[in-house]
Amino acid sequence: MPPAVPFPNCSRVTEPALQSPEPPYLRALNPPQREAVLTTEGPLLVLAGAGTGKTACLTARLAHLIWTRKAWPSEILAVTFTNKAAREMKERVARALGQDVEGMPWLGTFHAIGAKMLRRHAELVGLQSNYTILDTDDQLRLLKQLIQAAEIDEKRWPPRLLAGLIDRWKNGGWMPADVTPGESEQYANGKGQQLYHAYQDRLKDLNACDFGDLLLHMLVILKTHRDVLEHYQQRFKYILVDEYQDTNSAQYLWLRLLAQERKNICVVGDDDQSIYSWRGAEVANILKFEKDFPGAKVVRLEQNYRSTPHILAAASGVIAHNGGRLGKELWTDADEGEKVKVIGVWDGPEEARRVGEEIEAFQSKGGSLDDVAILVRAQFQTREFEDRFIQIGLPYRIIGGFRFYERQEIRDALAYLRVVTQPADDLAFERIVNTPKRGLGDKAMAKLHAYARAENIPLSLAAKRIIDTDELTPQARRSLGDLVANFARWRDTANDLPHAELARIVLDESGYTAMWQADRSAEAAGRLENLTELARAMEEFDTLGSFLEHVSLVMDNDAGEDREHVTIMTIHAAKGLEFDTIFLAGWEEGVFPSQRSLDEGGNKSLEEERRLAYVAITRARRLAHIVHAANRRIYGQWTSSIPSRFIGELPEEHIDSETSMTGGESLWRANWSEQGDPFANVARAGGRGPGWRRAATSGALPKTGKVMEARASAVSFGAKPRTDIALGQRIFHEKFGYGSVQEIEGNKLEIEFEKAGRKRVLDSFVEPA
DNA sequence: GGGGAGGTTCTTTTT
DNA sequence: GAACCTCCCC
Repeated sequence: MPPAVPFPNCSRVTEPALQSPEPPYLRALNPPQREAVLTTEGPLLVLAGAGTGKTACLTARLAHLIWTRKAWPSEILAVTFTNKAAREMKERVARALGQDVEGMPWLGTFHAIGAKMLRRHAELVGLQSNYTILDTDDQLRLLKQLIQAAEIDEKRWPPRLLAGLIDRWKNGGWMPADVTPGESEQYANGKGQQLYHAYQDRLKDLNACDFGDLLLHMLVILKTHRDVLEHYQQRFKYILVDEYQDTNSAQYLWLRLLAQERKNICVVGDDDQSIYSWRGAEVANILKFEKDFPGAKVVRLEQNYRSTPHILAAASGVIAHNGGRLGKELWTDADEGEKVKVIGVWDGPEEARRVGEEIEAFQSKGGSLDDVAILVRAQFQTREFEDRFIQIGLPYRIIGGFRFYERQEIRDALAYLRVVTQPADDLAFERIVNTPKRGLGDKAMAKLHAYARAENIPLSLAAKRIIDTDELTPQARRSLGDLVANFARWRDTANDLPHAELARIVLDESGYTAMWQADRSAEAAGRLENLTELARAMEEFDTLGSFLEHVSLVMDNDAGEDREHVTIMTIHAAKGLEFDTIFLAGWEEGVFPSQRSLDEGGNKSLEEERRLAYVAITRARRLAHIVHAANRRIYGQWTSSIPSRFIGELPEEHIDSETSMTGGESLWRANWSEQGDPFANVARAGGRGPGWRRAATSGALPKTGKVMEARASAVSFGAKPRTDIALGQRIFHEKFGYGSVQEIEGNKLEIEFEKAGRKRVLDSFVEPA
């Protein structure tokens, strides 16, 4: 019988302390978990290994704070890494307390919380509280414009690069003025800082923020406005941070400011599961927590409730190769179970075939497909499985790819609504001005832009004025006039109509729906469905503004649970999840660990890849399979590869190896040993950079182990350097005619053509003359 | 202003 | 290999 509800906004408040010495949320906890819950005062670091009941513990802690009346729900700041985690936590706290937790306004992601705070203080950074949150797409288009305006060659200096840098700077908590010359140098010979500055100015004009700004603006406000800082310091009696190893510097600075006063900050995380450094996460944050918050207590959760001993031992064996860990020793009292299966196959298609067979066998023994997941390092690996599973009719679902709000039709629809609510939103206006086609192409837009710039007004206002001039061609003028009139009408009705209704009207009258109805491509029907779904989703929100924020910040495409299916996803996406049976595919050097990661980040990246391996293995409850293929087609080229070094790091006594190659393992091994110097071809094969040589010379590649004798080998026989082409040779190219080879770089040739001049071409396009 | 042909580039991804 | 982008031609 649950005790009386202690929820503060409930009228029948009883004295919880007298009720029961053992509230229900504590009952299922082990001693360290209990300690993590009961240590409410002062800084606390909870090191929670994979599968150690972290969420249960966090939930109990929240429940405890509320139950014992140490804080009202509105006085707790609880930050999670994803919206999904936030949602889950809300539900679980509600369940623990037996009541809805509407009263937890400050439970959410950093970004959602930042956005909420910023709405209140927007004017302090020159924004209005109804600012727009830009997605990556808008952001790139904006940067592109600025790059063009600065007359920078966008081929040499792609907008993506600048976006990445700005993102990094924002993650680090840097305003434009804080960008060091060295950093600024990273883009267009030192123009990085200047462009960052221009970008921020432009955002202000547009009354817009990118994701990074949600954190950065609030950080600036907290730093420069004592009263605001003190307000929040007072308000948040307790601070709770999940996945602390994934926080970036800006978030860290935030927390430090907010926790300064009361110091009741509890962070939970696992340094071994830090896999997001590429997007600004600083493992250092968790490693130095005890220094940052003197007197911090550390609690380790090490009892694993998820996996078998073999699986745990395999994962521990791999992660033990990393240095600088805080150190945890996971243990379990579960039954031994089966060893981890390491399976070698000939190539990618066979990998998919083999995994398919294993899954069918599992299914015929009564297993449910919902309990099976295939985890891959990179998205491209999912294709092979998709092809195969379609062929054999095995239900599957691929997680990842586009989220709902990233789809073209959703962005278009939202752009219409944005222009209705925010006429100054130039990015949205540009997006839809000629979608559907209205005969307003580059020429008309160039004139409109020029006009807007000259008058220093937003595009939609410029449009309204320019149609009274004779700047545009009559056709463009009429077309733009219609659009302007439409928007005026929609704005008029906006306040009188439910916004879902408004959305339907706008999409209809603009011709947008008709555009997809006329489209006979395969996706068109799905897009129309998505639009309907969008309007339906809007009905749940009070204001259009709150809906727009929801969409850009929170919404994900959890297409409702359908029938049983196998899940295919990246390891990153699998973090925090668990499955009875998992298949870890593509454990080959170059794929996993990813070649690019090694080339760019050296040993630091290798360790992150290893943490990824650790995360991958620990997703399994009962059965883990690790698969590696000897050959794989990468970027359309057949590439042969050796098993991942991580396979060599698995403790022998916890794995079963087998290879399905004809002639067995020995033949396979012999096959690769014959290659002689395995790196002889590597440099010329293209795409195999310094990482390979580093790996070979540093001895980082595995030398021992059953299948390890294969030795390093990365012969790319699809693009093997052509033996029939040499420097200085005369060749023929279909399009450019005759020429002579000046340089050979992998499969690219630099050729001095007799008629066409000097050009770089792919060797597959030329033949000896 | 739109369609077609070449050339280029391929991680991880939440907010 | 394939998606994406740009450029060029109609």
